[in-house]
Parts: sequence; C-alpha cells; structure tokens
Amino acid sequence: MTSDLEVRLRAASLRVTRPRLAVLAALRDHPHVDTDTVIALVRADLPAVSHQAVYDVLRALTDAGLVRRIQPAGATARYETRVADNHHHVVCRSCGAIADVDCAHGQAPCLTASNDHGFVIDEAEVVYWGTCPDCAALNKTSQANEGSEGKA
Amino acid sequence: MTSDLEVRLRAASLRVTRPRLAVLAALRDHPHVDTDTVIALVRADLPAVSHQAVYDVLRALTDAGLVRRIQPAGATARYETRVADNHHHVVCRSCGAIADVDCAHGQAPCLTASNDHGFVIDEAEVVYWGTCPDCAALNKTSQANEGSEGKA
DNA sequence: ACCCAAGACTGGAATAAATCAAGTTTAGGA
DNA sequence: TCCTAAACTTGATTTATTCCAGTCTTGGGT
Repeated sequence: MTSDLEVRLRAASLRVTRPRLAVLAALRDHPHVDTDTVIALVRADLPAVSHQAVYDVLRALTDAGLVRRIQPAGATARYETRVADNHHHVVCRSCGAIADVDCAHGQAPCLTASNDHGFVIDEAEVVYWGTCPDCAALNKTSQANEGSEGKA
Repeated sequence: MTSDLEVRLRAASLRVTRPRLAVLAALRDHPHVDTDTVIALVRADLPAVSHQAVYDVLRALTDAGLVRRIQPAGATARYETRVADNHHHVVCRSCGAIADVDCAHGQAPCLTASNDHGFVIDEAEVVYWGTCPDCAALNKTSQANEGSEGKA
C-alpha cells in the first residue's frame, strides 16, 4: 500500500506528509506526467493541496533522489519514480508522449565523449526523438487522404 | 564577409533582411547563446530590432535548418549555426556553459534503442552533464578552504 | 527604374511555467 | 504533551515565449 512510499520518504529522511505521499503515488501510477497533471492527480485525493506545495514536493523529492526530473527540449518538466537505473527516453515529436528505453550499451552508454573539452562528465543523457505508434498511424491516414482531396 | 550568410539565406529561399543577417552573424561568432544574448548582440549593430523580430528570425532559421535549437533541461533555448552534422553537447551543471562534442560512434550514434516501444526514431540526442574546467577549478579551491575556515 | 503584394518587423499586450515571500499549520523528536 | 523546524497556503511576481494589429520592406513583375 502506501506504506512502501512512506518507507521511501523516511529512508531519505524526509517528513511523511499527505501531499508527499500523494505525489509519489501519482507518479508511481502515471510516469512521465508534467507538474500540472501531478497537481490534478494529487487533488483527486486531496483537493486542498496548493500548486506551490506540489512544486515544493517535486523539488524535495528530486533533490532526495526519489524522483527523476526529465525535460525534453520545448516541453515542460516531467517526473518519474524510476530512479535506480540510468535509463533513457523516446519522445514523440507530435504529441509529446514519452516511453522508457533501457540503455543499449549496458550500463554507461556513450559516456565516453570523443573530446570532452576538459569537462568532468558524470552523466550521459540520451533522448530519442521520433513518432509514437499512434501519431504514426494518424499520419499514414492523413497522408493517404492528401492525394485524393488535397489538404483538409 | 556577410555575403556568405546572404547566400545561405537565399539558398533556403528566405528573404535577406538586416535582422536575419545580424542574427546569423551573432550565432556564428557566439555559439550556444540564448535568445536574450542574441537580442543584445543584434542590437549592438541594429539598435531598433524588436525582441519579437529576433524570436521570429530564430524560428524561421530553425525551421529552414540554418540554425539548430538546443535546450538542455532547466535552461532556456540556445542556438548554434553548426547544423551539418549531428553532434552533441556537454553542459556544465553549475554555470550552464556548453561545448560541442563529436559523436564517438561515427555518424549515427546510439540511434538503435534497445526497445523502441513501436516509436519510429529519427534522431538520438545526447547531452553530457558535468562540470566545466572553470567551475571544477573553483570547486577545488572552495573545498580546500572548507576544512580550515568552514563555510564562507 | 518603379510598383506592389507577400512576407517581415514594430510595439504592446497576453500567456504559461515556475519562483518568491509572508504568514499558518503540522510532523515528529525531546 | 510541548515545541521547533519543516512543510504548507495564499497570493503576488518573474521570466521566457507567444499572440495580435498595424506598418514597413524585400524582391519579383512590368
């Protein structure tokens, strides 16, 4: 139940509060959602939670390493509870859908940059850009229509 | 001179205007700058250019493939004129500095995701996170001081 | 060389995401 | 049970970006 989430909070020496449990539960059940969606999900349980509380909680959880913040270019911040491994993401260019991708090269992927310019690199983040199955299907349909009836 | 930039614009069938030439010149001389900096650089030459014009120009140039837009998580949009190859970037966590990194794996880097969830992938974007030489040097200094005099 | 229409630019307002600030409530150790 | 630091509420503010209406300019056509 929620006791698992409670344990995780205590392990990170964070206070156990209803907003925090609600945020963790929301992210566990809905990976890759943005802050607005988290707020909506949390308010389904606790209607009185302020948006600021959610922002605070997300920051505290991120700092504590309980959630991971991802932010593909041009999108708002999204969060997930899968933090143990350093996995990557595929992002749909048209609808913004995100899916997890395990790293192809075992543990540290392309972590060896060809020329690091003296930077001390501690993480290689990979974002795969493309089209999700749903949008691909839609595109195929509309393309088929284009030939016969021009643009919609 | 600027004629090179003019040629690039015409090749993309874009009108040649002073704001566009100024934006291209600014990005050629200062890679990886954000929109605000572009505005400042452009206004050094053309003081009357509106911020909206710069936003419009950056979008037009990006759509035409003359500049590339990059946006590391938590940062504002940045632009560069190096578009021919699909190179990557190192980003400094503390100061936000960005440097180019050629892909270690030749042309298409880690473009083969282990499980693509049915996505049609067309690009693999890699962001290396770390500490730039300057910030690394600063950290080393302040860490050395910590032992003797606590926090500043 | 001149004209003019599409496209580009100006000025100003509006939106969205995120943060700041001041005061109130609450978790959890003493 | 009490108390304090941490967490939360309310509401304003900042920052990056976009929208909109009107004006100017580029460059193809005459």
